[in-house]
Amino acid sequence: MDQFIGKGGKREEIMELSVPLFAVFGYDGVSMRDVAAVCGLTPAALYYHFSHKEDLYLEVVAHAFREKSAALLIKLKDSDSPWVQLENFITNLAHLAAKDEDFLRLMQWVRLDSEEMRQQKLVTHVFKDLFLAVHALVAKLNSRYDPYMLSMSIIHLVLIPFEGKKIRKFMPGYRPEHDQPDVLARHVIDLLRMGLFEYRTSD
Amino acid sequence: MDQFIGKGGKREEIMELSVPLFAVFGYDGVSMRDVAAVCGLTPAALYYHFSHKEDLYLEVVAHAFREKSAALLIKLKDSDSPWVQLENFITNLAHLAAKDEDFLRLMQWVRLDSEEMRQQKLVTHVFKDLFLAVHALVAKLNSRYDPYMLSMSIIHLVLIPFEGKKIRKFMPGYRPEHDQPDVLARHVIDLLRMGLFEYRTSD
DNA sequence: AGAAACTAAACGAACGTTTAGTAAAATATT
DNA sequence: AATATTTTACTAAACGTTCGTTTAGTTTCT
Repeated sequence: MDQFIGKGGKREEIMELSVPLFAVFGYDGVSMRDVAAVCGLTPAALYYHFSHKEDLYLEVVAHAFREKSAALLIKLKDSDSPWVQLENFITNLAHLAAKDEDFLRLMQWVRLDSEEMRQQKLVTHVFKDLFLAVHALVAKLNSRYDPYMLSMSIIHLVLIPFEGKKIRKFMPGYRPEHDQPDVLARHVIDLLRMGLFEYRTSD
Repeated sequence: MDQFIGKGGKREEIMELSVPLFAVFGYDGVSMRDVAAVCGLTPAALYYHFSHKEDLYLEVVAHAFREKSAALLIKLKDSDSPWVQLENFITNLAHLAAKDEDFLRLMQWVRLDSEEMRQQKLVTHVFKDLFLAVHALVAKLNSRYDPYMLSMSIIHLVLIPFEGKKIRKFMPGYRPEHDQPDVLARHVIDLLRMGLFEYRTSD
């Protein structure tokens, strides 16, 4: 009865077990022996399921990203106003970033990938849908800004603080609450709504 | 007459030649044989100047960062108003990021470093001064936001788009002008000043 | 019996690093 | 001023380890 997930099931198991490895140590920092060890297998067994190390890595990253970005996209309902949609998206993204450190670190490794072909493949398959959704959203919100640059700014404002979590701890002025997704989401939303000057739109 | 720079001069030469290597391929992606090759030396010769690979790497990164962040800090004059200072800082930072790709990529590698001791050493020696300067600046500018979070947001808004330059090219809506430092600086300054809504403080 | 999912062992290549030796320059001694 | 000595800045070769990967054989399940 498992004829459809029998082979793929094992592949997925290997992929899920190696996500934390690649997330922490990167492609060059993880050996096939490392992957085999966390899977309870021999290195040679991996070559039954994947043809090369790069094959395994590509599928691991794509798998991790498909999962997460799909979860974000289904929450982008058209029912609310664009501004409420954006607020919700920022909050959701902040919670995802706070919860799933592996996802964030994999993104960083992809951004640093020195093999352009591999990088392009990963990026277009993985980020494009999410970026397009934000792009369409901000285009409805404000016509003064370039929607491309504004989308980038918003995504970065939310994600990067969590990427640099370990680093931020050493910086002067750090307080533990800066790691809470709701606190960061609030900060980003306020900054986007009002900018730096004290005009205050409400309250 | 070269008794003071005789040894250090050669060390610096090696360091400067290996910056592009470590920037592109990272610590694990560069071998001592690679470094030796670009320096026109034998691998063993490197161990005359540096005791370990990690020693070399640490000094390379610290050296590259000291140079760049010092150049940014001396431009932060107290003569102007805080807002003008911030505008200038954003523009300077954007130009630095656009010009020096190695600097940006080294920063990314540091953020991904899995060895906490090494990471902390690099971060505190390198980023702290710059961050402190921005922190003091935004604290004078606006009391509504947490100065720590606001400093982070500003630095990220400027630097990260250039970090992701290769990736952004594959995203829908990209135009070459998005890579121009003045265009990005203008975008960030406007976003910070006015936020998303159409209040317009001045034309 | 036959396909599926492995293991044990080994391949050559590349890795960080060490050892032993050398040519040249600086320093000290006569 | 000429010679001996030390220090500097390396090279050639190799050390043991780890790497990605392969081969040949074995267990497990249908």
